[in-house]
Amino acid sequence: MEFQINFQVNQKVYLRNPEQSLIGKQIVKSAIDLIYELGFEHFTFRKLAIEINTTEATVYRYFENKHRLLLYILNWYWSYMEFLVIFGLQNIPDTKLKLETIINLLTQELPESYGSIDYNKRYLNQIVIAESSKVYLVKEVKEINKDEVFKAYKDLCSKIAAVILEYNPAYEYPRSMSSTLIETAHYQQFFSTYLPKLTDVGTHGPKDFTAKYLSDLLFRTIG
Amino acid sequence: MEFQINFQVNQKVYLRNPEQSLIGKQIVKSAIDLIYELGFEHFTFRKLAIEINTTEATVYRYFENKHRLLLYILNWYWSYMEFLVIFGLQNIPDTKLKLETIINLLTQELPESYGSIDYNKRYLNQIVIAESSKVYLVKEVKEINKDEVFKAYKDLCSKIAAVILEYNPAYEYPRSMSSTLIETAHYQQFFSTYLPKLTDVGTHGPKDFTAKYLSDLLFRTIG
DNA sequence: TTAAAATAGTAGTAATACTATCAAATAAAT
DNA sequence: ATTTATTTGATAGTATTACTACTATTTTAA
Repeated sequence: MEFQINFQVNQKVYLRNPEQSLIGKQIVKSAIDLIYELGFEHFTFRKLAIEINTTEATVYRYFENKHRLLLYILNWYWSYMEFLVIFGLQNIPDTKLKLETIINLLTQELPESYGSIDYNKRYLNQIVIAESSKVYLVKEVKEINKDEVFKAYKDLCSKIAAVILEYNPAYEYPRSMSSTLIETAHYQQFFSTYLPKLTDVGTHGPKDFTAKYLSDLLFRTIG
Repeated sequence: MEFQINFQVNQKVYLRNPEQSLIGKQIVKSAIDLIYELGFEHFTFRKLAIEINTTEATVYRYFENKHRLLLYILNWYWSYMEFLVIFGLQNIPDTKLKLETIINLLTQELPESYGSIDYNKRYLNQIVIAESSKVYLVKEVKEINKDEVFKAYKDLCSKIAAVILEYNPAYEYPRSMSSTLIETAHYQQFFSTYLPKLTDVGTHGPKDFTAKYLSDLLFRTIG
């Protein structure tokens, strides 16, 4: 059985649904390649348009600006991650094993196994690590949050929080712990690569460092 | 006794030391006001120049670009925070109390008490929360790290890690825990204000929420 | 089959992120 | 006190970015 996964991204994120045309799909796919390659600050709609042999105006018809395009990519990722979590926890009876599975999903590269995906998974992963906080760390956060563009992130956070509560119903900070796991997964991976002195990767070695650290942190905290 | 605190910021961060002239001091002071007001993305050297009645060229003589100026502000903050930590732990014999003091310093607004400071502390605090990750989450991180511009952050991290080890010499992730405390202090404060569903501020109330969460997290983890 | 709509391409504008030049003001050195 | 060096100010200019307006073409729907 072969299948393609698609996620419904909140309509407010885009002007025109990129899933519904070839050029729309090319925009998202090439945006992931270019943001990875250049970094979000140096990424522009002009460079993207040149890359896919179209014009800036066409890109602007799909996304209001590059911030919304990044938001689209991350919405897609958050939805995909929630799917991977739900899928990955199927038939796991042990709650501890569930949480370990979640940590692995958050810290490892996106798996090949479930459903074919058009985007470069390694690049998408690096974008999530290095660029995701830029979608909410903006002056306009209050305004754009009204469009519910962070719902996918909140849903993922809730899903993980529910498993934490399942493991320890008395734990008082399941949501904060959940967002901490997600965010810490990102920057401990980033730090261990680029600013290793901010981590203990030196004494533990790079192999699954972030997963080990988070696992230790989580289970010591929730018991 | 009145005293002014000044920190030696790494020379590579600036082209001309802003501490050594009136206009340099105005640049940094007004930059803090403007970055707070506009957000880093909308902050420009032109707007800053207009604000302090000078020209763009003059600002560029002090800082290569706005990223370096933000780096300068954060270097100053990291040094100040390390000073506050060292100062604040003076004569505290109990290691647990030391760590609680550190968490309070990381999560509360900068205190008025020690030394007069020319910068708006509330603004500086908000900049640290919302903008600090933008100095390292850039494509050029490897290059700029060679200039040791993150040394102040690493020093602060080491200092806190040392106290963690003092509390529990067997704990295996003191540096990662230290950077997690610093970073989590930022975005749990940010989330609890703008995206509260990613936290448990709803059930615990806003009063010292982040400090309580971090304290619980830290002491459950390190014992 | 004709009108409406969606799509693509061309060409602009205003702002940003700088750089270069040169004169005036200020400070430092002799 | 006078020369010299440094800093600042004023002006202008360039390349790029972020975005808009307009026109032409294709597709869809009445």
